[in-house]
Amino acid sequence: MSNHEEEQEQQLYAMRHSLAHIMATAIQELYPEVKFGIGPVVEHGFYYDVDAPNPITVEDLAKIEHKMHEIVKADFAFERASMQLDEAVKYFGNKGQTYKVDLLNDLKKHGTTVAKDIDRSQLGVGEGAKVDEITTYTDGPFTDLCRGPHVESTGKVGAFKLMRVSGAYWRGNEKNAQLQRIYGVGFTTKAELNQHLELLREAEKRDHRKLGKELDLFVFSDLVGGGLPLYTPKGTLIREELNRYVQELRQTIGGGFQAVTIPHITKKDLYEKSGHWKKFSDGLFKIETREGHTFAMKPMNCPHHTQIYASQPRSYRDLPIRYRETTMVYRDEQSGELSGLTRVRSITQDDAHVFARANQVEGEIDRLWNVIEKFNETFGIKLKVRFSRHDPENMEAYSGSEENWQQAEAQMKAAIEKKGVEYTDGLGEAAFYGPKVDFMARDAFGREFQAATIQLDFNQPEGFDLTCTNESGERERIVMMHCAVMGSLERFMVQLIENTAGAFPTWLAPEQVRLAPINETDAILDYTEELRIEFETKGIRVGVDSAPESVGKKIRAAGLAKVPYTLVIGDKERESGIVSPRLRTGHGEFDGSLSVDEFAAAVQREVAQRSQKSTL
RNA sequence: GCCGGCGUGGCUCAAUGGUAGAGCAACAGUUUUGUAAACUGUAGGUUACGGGUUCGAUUCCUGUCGCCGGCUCCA
Repeated sequence: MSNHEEEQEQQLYAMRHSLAHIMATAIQELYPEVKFGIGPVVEHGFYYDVDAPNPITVEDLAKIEHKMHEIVKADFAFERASMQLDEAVKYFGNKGQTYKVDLLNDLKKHGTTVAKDIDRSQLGVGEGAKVDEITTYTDGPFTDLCRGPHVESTGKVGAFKLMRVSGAYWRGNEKNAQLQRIYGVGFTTKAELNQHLELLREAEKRDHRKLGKELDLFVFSDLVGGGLPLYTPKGTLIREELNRYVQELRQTIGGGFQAVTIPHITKKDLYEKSGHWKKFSDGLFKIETREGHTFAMKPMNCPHHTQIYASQPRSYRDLPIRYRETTMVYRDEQSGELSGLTRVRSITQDDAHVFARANQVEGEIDRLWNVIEKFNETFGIKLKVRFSRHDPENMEAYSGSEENWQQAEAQMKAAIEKKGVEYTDGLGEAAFYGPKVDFMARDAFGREFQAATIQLDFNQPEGFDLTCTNESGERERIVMMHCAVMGSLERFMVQLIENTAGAFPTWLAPEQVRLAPINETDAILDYTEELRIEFETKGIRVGVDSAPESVGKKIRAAGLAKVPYTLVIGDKERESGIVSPRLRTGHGEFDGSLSVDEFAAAVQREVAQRSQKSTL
């Protein structure tokens, strides 16, 4: 980033931060009883958490926005001041701002080390600063605890819009009071703001929930239940193609995996031993048997797979042993967390577990990583890498000793750095049994979620006593790696649908070629059927639109269904044996004719290459 | 689960304290079509579900379910 860009970035930050204050000012003017939480800058804008005696509604947003414009017009200067900590407690206490007092008391007690980054900026203290003094900023009638920076005055904040109001727990803890979080976006110019709003409208069109329904890929049923998607024939076809590709890559560049199959329920004993029962009991679907035993739907596959490994003595010569299984796991997610295919209760994992000796870990991670890389590259999908490690200050959340964690993370970090990619630090994002390399994706609206993952696990081998016999004839503890390339079929479908806007590459298109007979005469319909059979015989997924409609309408229908190729079939085609494929918008440039055989061969080639665009 | 919002034919949407209406889709008929929407007609709704207020509820109140935006959680 150039100096100039950096400056602009800082300026935008100051504008958004100032907007949060202006919004708070407006709210204070309109509803003097409101108590304020924190109001930081976020991607594209800002928010402020407020505790209002009467809930802020969508209608209030318009009023608040109006008031904000008045404040902008008044052009109050942002004035910085310092205050002793005790003085500040008294000052905000007198104003009834109990959340601010809460923050200040916390600061007094713990100093800066405990305050999270986001809190620190709200507290008006710098990193590593002394904590006996804080700063405040005042704009017109409103004074807030704040570190800054701000723009000079309220007139200099650019274009903004309040977006929505939602709930948020005070300090992110669900045991605390729930405040209302009011979100706004802010940009330097009106044009940039409009552009952002336009992007949001575009994102809506790519929303996988909408396209999934339009393209008839999956459905939900109130009778079946929330978070339990049902895949139609088309959706299922895509899932199977995707999985086939992943398994192909596991075979060719992943080192070779053996397929295994496990039941979907188990006695609770398995999870007591694995540690999952203790950690995730609330998230398990439990089953009482008629004989009074407790079973559970499997929420993950690793414990089952360990039992296949453990079923016989293993030699170091046989390691690594690699199992794969694409199968559903079931998690009792809280209803409010469900969201389309991004968060479901029946999750299809393209799961795999590698049982290996400690010195094989880096090589295995590298191979698994290659599979993930190659797979996503095929779709032009770029994922951000996150090194998800444990939080030493919260050891009760994890199994195993600090020492083992250090060791596992050192190994994983070495593997990541060998890859030479940029990665973010996921402190506290580890699984309870080990560190992970998570590959993060974003949905059409920019919301981030975990897709692919490689996990290093030294705890379950401990719990299940997994060993191999080494060169010296001793039993040696092994380690496990977990790896899902798509993460889950559901989450990959989200990426696939939203990245392509439903215009799937030919190898994944449920219908690859559509035949549009020009009329319903026997001669044309017979020839169309002849072609259909020919394509089908060649393994091409072909559909026929023989409705008594105009060609124009059939073309339109095929376009809306995002079929890669449409062939209009009339006398010309019947007599000459050539076709003039019409390519789906954006699929390619071809605009000519070729023989049926040549066309079929081209489609087959395109599928075999898993090409993103037409090879015509 | 929590806070806020929403729930009208398959889809997109309209209307109202007085027994719901359009377009697309579906179906039927006419047309026999040359690269993004031919014409006419028919059918389709216990207005998510249950309870209450009312002479009367789809509309107001309430409970349940579901969905949406966040929060919390995410093996």
